[in-house]
Amino acid sequence: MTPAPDVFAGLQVDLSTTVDRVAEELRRAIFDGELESGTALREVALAGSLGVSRSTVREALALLVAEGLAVREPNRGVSVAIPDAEAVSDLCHARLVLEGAGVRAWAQADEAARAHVRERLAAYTGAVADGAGYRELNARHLAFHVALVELTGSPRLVAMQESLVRELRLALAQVERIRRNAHDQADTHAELVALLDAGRLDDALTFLDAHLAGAETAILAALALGA
Amino acid sequence: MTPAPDVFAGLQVDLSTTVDRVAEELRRAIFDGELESGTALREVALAGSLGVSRSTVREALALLVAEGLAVREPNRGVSVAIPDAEAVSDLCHARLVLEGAGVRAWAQADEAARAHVRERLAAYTGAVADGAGYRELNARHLAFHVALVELTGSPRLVAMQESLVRELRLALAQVERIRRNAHDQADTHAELVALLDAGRLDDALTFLDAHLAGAETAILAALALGA
DNA sequence: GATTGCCAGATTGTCCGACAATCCTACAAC
DNA sequence: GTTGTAGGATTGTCGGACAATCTGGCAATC
Repeated sequence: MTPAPDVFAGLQVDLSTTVDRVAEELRRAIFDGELESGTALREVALAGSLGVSRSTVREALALLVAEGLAVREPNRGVSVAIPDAEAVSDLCHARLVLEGAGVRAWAQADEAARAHVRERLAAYTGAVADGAGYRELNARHLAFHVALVELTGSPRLVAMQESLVRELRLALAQVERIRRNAHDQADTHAELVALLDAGRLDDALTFLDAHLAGAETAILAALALGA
Repeated sequence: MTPAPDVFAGLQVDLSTTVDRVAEELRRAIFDGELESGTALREVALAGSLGVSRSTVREALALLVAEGLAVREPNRGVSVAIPDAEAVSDLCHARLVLEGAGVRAWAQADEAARAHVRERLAAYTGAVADGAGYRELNARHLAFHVALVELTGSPRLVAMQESLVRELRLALAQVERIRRNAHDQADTHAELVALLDAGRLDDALTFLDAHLAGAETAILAALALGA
């Protein structure tokens, strides 16, 4: 065995397959609002547009379906998922469970995880201060909430949260296709972290509960407007 | 539009595709221990054995990978996932979060959900009394724990729990391949439900915590023996 | 008029065959 | 002991093919 030199850290090569890149492009198009929810994703058309084979498109579509970003109706094809009120409500409910677990774990959490939460908060507030676009704000905002779940130290819980956030981004894309409200909630999140730093976990939990409930009603209202 | 007669309730037809059936067969083989963890799932070999095309096998394998039952190494193929100690620990940690949320929701839960928990418990204890095989006991046992998460009323949390349970079944299959310990924990679970019925939620939570911690150490010990 | 039967087009589900790129192993060469 | 090379095995991707199914329209029927 080679005596493992650490000199090669930081080196990496793109191992992504064509299927991955197709799936990533579809995700981007969905999140950017280019693909309205409900749009039928025809295999031959996509294969033609993207310059890849139908088999490749099919595998990519299977990925999206597994992620919940698209739904497959047997013998009828795949279409971009339509986030209804019930789905949004469920998403926020599930988020409260996962993020609540992260908040509860604040004290026992790894110091690196706590630092990461603060970093994500700073990145979010910084983006707000810089007047970033609503897409970047969304990304920073949701990244912060993922960092909360990372406090649990559980890869699987984090993966679940990322899945929830993906679906939420789909819903947000539909909302923002109508009206682009660059919601500035940076102060709210700073307050949450302040509560955590002060060790007031119970207050932080109720605060998070209220925050998510507010987000739910806001999204539902926006969705109702669009429908 | 036809005046929608409800006469056709209870009618259903199998819409499953070949890919679904292949995936289901692979799952069965994994859970039944026929496919040891780490086994390479070669596409051509599977296609030949199952009498289907390689494309179909590839799609089925993609499903298993998405479920976490198998892992894909780029350009190297798919193999049955190997549940290491870290994974088992994480699984139990994540389960505590989800099932804990269910227990916390006991009071506000739908009465049907509470009844379902009791049903699953009865099915489990009944299976124990009938001297059922260890596979059926596992299924009943884990079904009970899924019912706990159903108390939250959140389809997404339930889906996550089912995903965790699938991975756990994989780990259990490896353990039981070595020594078939038909663990009778029916009494423990009955006690948990008794605490819930008595409204002692905090006690139920600590009880669940201890139960899952015990399960974790038991599985880890069995895994260590096998390795 | 509402229902049914039928037909053509579009799309999916599945199969087959092919080929380059990559990986693995072994073995030769330095 | 490292490097180079050759061969076989496997994956990743492609293109074409075909039956089964869905969709919509239109004729036939009661």
